Amino acid sequence: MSLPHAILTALLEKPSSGLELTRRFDRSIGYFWSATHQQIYRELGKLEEAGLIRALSSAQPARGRRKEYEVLPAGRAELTDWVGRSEDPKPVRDALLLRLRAAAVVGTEGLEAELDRHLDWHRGQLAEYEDIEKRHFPPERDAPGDRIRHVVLRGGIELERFWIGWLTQALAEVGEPPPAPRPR
Amino acid sequence: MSLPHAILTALLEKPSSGLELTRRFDRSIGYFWSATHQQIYRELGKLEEAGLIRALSSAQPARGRRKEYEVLPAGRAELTDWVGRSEDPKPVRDALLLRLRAAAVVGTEGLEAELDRHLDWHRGQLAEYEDIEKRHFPPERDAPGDRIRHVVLRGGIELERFWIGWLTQALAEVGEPPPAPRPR
DNA sequence: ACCCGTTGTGCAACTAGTTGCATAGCGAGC
DNA sequence: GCTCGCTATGCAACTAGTTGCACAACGGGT
Repeated sequence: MSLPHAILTALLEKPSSGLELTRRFDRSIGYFWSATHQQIYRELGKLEEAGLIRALSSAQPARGRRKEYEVLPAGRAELTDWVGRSEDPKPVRDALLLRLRAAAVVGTEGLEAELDRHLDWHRGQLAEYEDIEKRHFPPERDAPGDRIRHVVLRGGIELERFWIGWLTQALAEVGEPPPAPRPR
Repeated sequence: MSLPHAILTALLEKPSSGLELTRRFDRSIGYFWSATHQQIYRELGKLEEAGLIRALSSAQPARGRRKEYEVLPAGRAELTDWVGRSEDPKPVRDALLLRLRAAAVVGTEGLEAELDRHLDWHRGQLAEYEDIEKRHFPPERDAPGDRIRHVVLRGGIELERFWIGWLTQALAEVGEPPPAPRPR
């Protein structure tokens, strides 16, 4: 149940249309909570119906017509409330760790390429985050809200570093031939 | 599409009934790919129908009767194939990072407790993994398949360490009062 | 003989996310 | 003034995962 809150957050930062939101999800918010345009349009409809946001200006709502939304006080209240709510951590589901576990049973054939691919991807992602950090958070300049945003970004950065480190270890095990059998 | 492969892996390690699988998912495999008993029973049905696994022995299949499954050659082949297949990394969805981002906009009220709770949980998980490591992977004793399994476990361990480190940082930002306004 | 808790399997209905496609409006090029 | 491509919104059908509950078998205990 986080998508509506992701959208409220994005809309508070800047009122937007569905497509704009989609694009912003592809960059910033989507790094931590991705969503397709479909999900976003549907959720915008629900949020509007629930009275948490409203469409701005443009009189005739028509199909191909751009619609901007802004957050209503009720929406802000809901988001504020949600921030303090407690929610159990969702169970982990990581396909790559699972795959490696399967490889422990049926052999690692073909796995190296996949690990390489992921390593590349995470390196790319890390570079992107570090770039954002350089541009948005130069040293010693964080305003109150920015300090929090900076922590979030550091989370992303450290997560990518974790993956890079782990994938490197995993590749060492997978790439390497099995150890010579010990004399018995 | 990883659940069937998780089940195949588990069944290759040891033929089991649905409930047994459920319990094993709660311990080992489920650390990386969790599943409820519902999902498991449904998937077992599909896998059997697809001819990848089969029920052992017990003649009359009846409702409240225990059914053990084992993997057929086709199932092993499918799993072997899957290990080498490439799959795009699934988009990240992390509620906690999102929540902190929302807090940057509407304030961090009530968030500290939640971060504490998560910190506790991750510390517990880390302790559990470290315990497993001690019991299952004593130094210098890894058989071929075990080396891979050990890498997977180390992934879990390092991931928990990442969260613990990050949550500690986040708590420092959230707990601390906002910095005194600089003189202007 | 019967009840009762535990073990084990399963259906049904729901929520969230994905994929593929339809369709309206809008401006530029010819 | 018509067509084409881009922007923008949206429906419908599907897949995966969750939740709540039903019900059969089995092994005591009384």
